[in-house]
Amino acid sequence: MKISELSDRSGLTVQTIKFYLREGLMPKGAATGATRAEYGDGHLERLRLIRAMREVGDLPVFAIKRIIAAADEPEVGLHELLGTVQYALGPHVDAPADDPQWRAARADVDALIAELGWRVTADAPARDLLAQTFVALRKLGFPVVLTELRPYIEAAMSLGEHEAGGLSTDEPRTRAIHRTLVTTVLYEQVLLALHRLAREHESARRLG
Amino acid sequence: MKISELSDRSGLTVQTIKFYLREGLMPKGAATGATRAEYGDGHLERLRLIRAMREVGDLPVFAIKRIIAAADEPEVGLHELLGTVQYALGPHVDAPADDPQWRAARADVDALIAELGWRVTADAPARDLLAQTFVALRKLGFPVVLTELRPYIEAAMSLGEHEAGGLSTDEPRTRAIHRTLVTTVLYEQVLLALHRLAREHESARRLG
DNA sequence: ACTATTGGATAGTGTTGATATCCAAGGATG
DNA sequence: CATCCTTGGATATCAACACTATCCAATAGT
Repeated sequence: MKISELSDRSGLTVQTIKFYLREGLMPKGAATGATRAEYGDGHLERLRLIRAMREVGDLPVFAIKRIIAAADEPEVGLHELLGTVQYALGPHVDAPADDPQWRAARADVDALIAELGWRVTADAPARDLLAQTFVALRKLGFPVVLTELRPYIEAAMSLGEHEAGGLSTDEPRTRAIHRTLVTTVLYEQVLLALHRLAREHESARRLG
Repeated sequence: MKISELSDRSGLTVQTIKFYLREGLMPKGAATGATRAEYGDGHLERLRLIRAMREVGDLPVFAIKRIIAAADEPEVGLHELLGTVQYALGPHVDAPADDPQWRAARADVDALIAELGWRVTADAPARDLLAQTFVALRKLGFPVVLTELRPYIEAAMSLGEHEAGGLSTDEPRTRAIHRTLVTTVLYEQVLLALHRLAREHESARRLG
């Protein structure tokens, strides 16, 4: 199909598609002349994926590029892909290595993960994300205690198990890759939304 | 204290504090002369809150301003405050009212909330957030089925109950307000981080 | 032949969240 | 009391990000 058709079907402007091509988020169309190129269904699918990650997942273009590069790599396994995606999700918090509060929080996070017996790489950004919240919570006078954390841990474990279960089927590789990306990026938003809705509901029930 | 001291103690530059003052995130210090003003502990506390919402919650300055304005209002109740915070959290997705896919997804969301018996205002942004993910999931060929949603709903309900329980104590109003903000903004990140960690763990356990 | 579209390149826009600079006035210090 | 430092206040500038606009020459379609 022509780029204008790709634009119509994807809901993105031609300019934006050109921009994504320039940024290397997609391969160029097959040139059929100096001023013509042919795009296929793969391009459309790719644009849908990019759009979902941008608009729903709110990922920066650069992160999407890295994710797509990993997903296109034929040798990469699903677990490795998940790592790449989570790393791209960030946040890449600039950890002040000299701040004692930060070091303490980070140590607490590492200890917690060890205690739970979780197999998580040492440089997983989620460790920093959690440590960052611990620091902020403490600075605001809300010390982080395990009993307060427990419900979150249990919810996380339960969801983690459920999501990992969805991967064990033997679907085609492309599909499995898409499922990994979708689960990681989109279902995170689903959880976010449902959590907020449930919170409003409970608040209304008790205070409204 | 002087603004330079406030800067030292908050970890923000004088420039940034001035910027926040300009933006109306904080009242000005009490002027003790044409070129001097005195800041109190309230200012420091306020800056810590702003910093947590900006750096951990990744909220835009404008959203923080609205949240703080609501929190400063003496008449506003905790449930009302929660609504304001959630509204400020967004995302303010520009819903294309004419898109049939969108309408269908939004109807599904409304039906789900009704079926669950949740008391959630009709204009809660989380409804749109959820609908948005439904649209994206469907476009990518991952239809949203209730069985897939169930674990997320249960996790959300369980956390919602837990969090609402923390509000029923009779602490001082300022503290309760802070607790509402902190729970909403910071524990959301805690859940996010733990979810990612659990996901990586389960993935490692089965595929690693 | 003529109009519209394309690929490719380059430049510009709008938003956000700071930073930088400047100035005059007012303390603080020796 | 002279000199330097800091402050408030205003204005300007910057950097990142994700587009968006414009231009051009070469076609493709009619």
